[in-house]
Amino acid sequence: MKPSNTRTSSLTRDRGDATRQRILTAAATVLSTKGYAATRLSDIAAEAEVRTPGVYYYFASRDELIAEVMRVGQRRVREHVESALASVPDDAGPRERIRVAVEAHLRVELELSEFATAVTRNTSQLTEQVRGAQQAESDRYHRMWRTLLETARSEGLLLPDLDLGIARMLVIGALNWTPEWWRTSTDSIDVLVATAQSIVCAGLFGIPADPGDGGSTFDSMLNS
Amino acid sequence: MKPSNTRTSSLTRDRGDATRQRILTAAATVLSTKGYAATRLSDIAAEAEVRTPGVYYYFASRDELIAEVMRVGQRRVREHVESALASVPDDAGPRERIRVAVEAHLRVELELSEFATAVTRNTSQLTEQVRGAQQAESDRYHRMWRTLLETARSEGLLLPDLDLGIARMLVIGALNWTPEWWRTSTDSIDVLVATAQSIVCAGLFGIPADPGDGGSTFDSMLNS
DNA sequence: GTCTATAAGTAGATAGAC
DNA sequence: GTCTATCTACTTATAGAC
Repeated sequence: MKPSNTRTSSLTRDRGDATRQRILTAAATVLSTKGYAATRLSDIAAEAEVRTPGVYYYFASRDELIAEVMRVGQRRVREHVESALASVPDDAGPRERIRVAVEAHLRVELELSEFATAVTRNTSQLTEQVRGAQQAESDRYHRMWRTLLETARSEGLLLPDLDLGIARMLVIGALNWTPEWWRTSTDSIDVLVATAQSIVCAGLFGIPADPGDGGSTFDSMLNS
Repeated sequence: MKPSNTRTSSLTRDRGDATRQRILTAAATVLSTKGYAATRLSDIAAEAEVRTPGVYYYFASRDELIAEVMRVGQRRVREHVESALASVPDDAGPRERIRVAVEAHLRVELELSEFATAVTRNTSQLTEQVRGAQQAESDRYHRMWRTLLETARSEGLLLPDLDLGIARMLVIGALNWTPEWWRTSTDSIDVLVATAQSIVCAGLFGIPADPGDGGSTFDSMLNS
């Protein structure tokens, strides 16, 4: 029962130190605020209160560090949305589930995780190699959304002419773009969540909100 | 009537040469494909078939060159969308105008202009100074969309609980995210345009498409 | 106007002390 | 484990020939 290949095996990775975590979080912070192009290893080190070479004790290279931020960030988004969906009552329909997914995505992106923001804002700037590390997680997240939409379609709820793949990317795109303009300090995220839910539901289902759904004020919206 | 301050005045800028244009276009190409972080001046020069120092005859610095790409790109987006809107019949409603704006934005972004893509994909990565150059144009574009939405609201067409500012950013965000995933060579952009129009119109108005509008096949979408 | 040659500066990465 | 000191490579930018 030796813990042979579980830990302390690979060169300079997977030591569960607090310092390692601090560096990783610092990297997420710098990436999410300054962007990949302007992110210096020295910035990360300063943010983590370590000298620059200290990073190399935990990560083999700058790209390795950033790749791990991407993996963690993408995983957190998925886990948070999945977790939110898991707590939806079984009898809730696809519409409610999509509403929950929209909210969860926005909150993890803008409130909960600098890792998530780091992923969204920088994925397109990465080298092929670094992006590859994140691909598996990203695929998994998109599969989850695909299932959400396919379920809605199979129940005949979706607007009939929607291409599901394109619809999925447009919706996720609208959510992913929010870090580019949303300033958490200024405005209440609740209004953003409600507006996004309303537009997405109306856009996909033709009906803005679930009847009897909390917080909405739709009585007559067909009087246009 | 001397043309004193019109041209040939500033140091190394505004010479209407073909080479200058080639460098500018090359910069847009490299920026839109590789991203700001990976864009080297040498890449731009190679793409423009000039040696690296040749760039400095036309642009004072790397940032000056990139700033001009951003200005041009942002202007092209606005001009293309404005031009498309200008050819909409006067009796068309806000719904049709927004459909046209969605299509124009997508086409200039994905089909017509590498400058547009360069702007969308890299704005967030720029330094404060470079971004500033593009700000005026960007503001103008957003004012145009704001007017579109306000007109729709004043005519009572929009879904009642929408925050117009947030709605505008979500819609533009969905469009701006398309360069991150759309591969022009693979798929037909017509399907993307139709899907985006459908979702945006349904999302904002509660009704997927204008009655009697070209290309759509909506007969009954309230049978959910 | 565009080139060759090169300077100047910066950032990633390593060596080795403690 | 984390530091100081340093190396190397790369990129922007300039000088000056043609």
